[in-house]
Amino acid sequence: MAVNQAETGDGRRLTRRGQETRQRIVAAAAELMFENGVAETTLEDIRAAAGVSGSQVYHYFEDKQALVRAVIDYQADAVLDAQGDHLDHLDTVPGLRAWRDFIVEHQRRLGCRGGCPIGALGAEVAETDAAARVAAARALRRWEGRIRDGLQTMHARGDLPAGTDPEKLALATLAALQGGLLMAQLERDTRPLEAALDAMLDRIQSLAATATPLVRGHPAR
Amino acid sequence: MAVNQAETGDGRRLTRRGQETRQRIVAAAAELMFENGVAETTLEDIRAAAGVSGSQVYHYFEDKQALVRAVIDYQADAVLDAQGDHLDHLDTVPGLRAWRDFIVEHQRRLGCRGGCPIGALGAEVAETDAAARVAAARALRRWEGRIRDGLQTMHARGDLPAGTDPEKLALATLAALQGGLLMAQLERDTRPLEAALDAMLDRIQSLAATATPLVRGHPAR
DNA sequence: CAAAAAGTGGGTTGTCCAATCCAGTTCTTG
DNA sequence: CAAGAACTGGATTGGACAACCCACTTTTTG
Repeated sequence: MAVNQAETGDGRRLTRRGQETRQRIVAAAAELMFENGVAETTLEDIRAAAGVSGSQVYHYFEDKQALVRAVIDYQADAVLDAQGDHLDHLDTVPGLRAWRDFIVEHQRRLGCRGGCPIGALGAEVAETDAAARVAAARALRRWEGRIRDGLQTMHARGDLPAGTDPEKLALATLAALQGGLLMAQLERDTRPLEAALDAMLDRIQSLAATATPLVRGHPAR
Repeated sequence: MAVNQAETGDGRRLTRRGQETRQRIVAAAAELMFENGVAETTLEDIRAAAGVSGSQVYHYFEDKQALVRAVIDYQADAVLDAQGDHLDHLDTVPGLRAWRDFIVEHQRRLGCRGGCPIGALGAEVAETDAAARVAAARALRRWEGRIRDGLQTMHARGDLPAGTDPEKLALATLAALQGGLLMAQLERDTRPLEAALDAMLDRIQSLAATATPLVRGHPAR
């Protein structure tokens, strides 16, 4: 509740217009920081891109760090949104493969630039701004939660062996994705991303092949 | 050859003393940039940490970007060095597990701070400095090459099924490692790193279990 | 509908830091 | 061992940018 109650940081409530302006600033900052990194993005760039002027940025944000934190929260929503329905269908191997294809295709369209909006941003500020690091970690946990939901459904359904730990597998899958995105960004090539996701999905598929079905057939006991 | 022929960038050769000074600057820069990131590390910090003064940094490096590139090359060597013998024994499952344990333990000792010296640095400058991005990509390829050597040995020995692609598997393993390191850095917890590496090694181990041995027994044909 | 709060636009300031300069010292080699 | 190149130390400069201020306008609310 009140998660998206837009405020200026000191708890003041904003009018509708103010919320829109604030949102425009965050969106502009998110895009610029994604393209050029935090350090290379000046508040003046953001001000111009958002179409607001002068002290506006400081009206809504304590300082640049506060804006960075807002951008991380914004990207957390944006990244999950962008994956749309795919995240609701990670409970079958074909669903997982479709998700993989979507991500790879998305990176290809971007020319492998920017990496992960959350991971890359988080890494840049991790050792400088503890609050931003925590915000990025929280964003990744939300993402991981969606993957975990799918794998846990498979597990509960008996599509994964009883001994498997869906939570650990979800964590590994997101890590593979993050590493694949990072390497794709550095090499400007989707191959590392494809290799990483394929290896994880092959692993999941081979686990699924050895599972004793619970739904049809008799439960393993 | 002449890979480590230390120069000041414009091709001038350095005396022994000059090489040492240059090396001290790079090492100091590497440490500071690992701890605080490139943007937060000033040339003055580096100068002081290296125990040299004034124009010294500019004597050896064209500008800050050139120093960053030298740091990436330095870290490429340092990271491979730090893994020592482990990289020579990635051709058996126990060897891979020992490597995994070493990396996890190393991160634990660091309190999960800093992430990967190559990956984190590369990500920070990827969209700003193409040469640095390429240097980081090259460093990762060297690393990946060492992993690939191990897996190719296993493959040639018949410990991996004929259908497997050791190169792709090596790429996936390094990606999982990179993503694990990134997430460990953000969460200040080795669990994501452990999950990522364990998943990849479990995958390799299960492939090994289904392989038709070539050395003993008759070759698959 | 008036008073107060919220929002706007632009100008200013002070700091930090990359990059340059130069005068002086220490190595190197013919 | 002398001449010149390599190296050192500190001081300076110029630009960029985060952060602040204030006069003015628009929106909200009692």
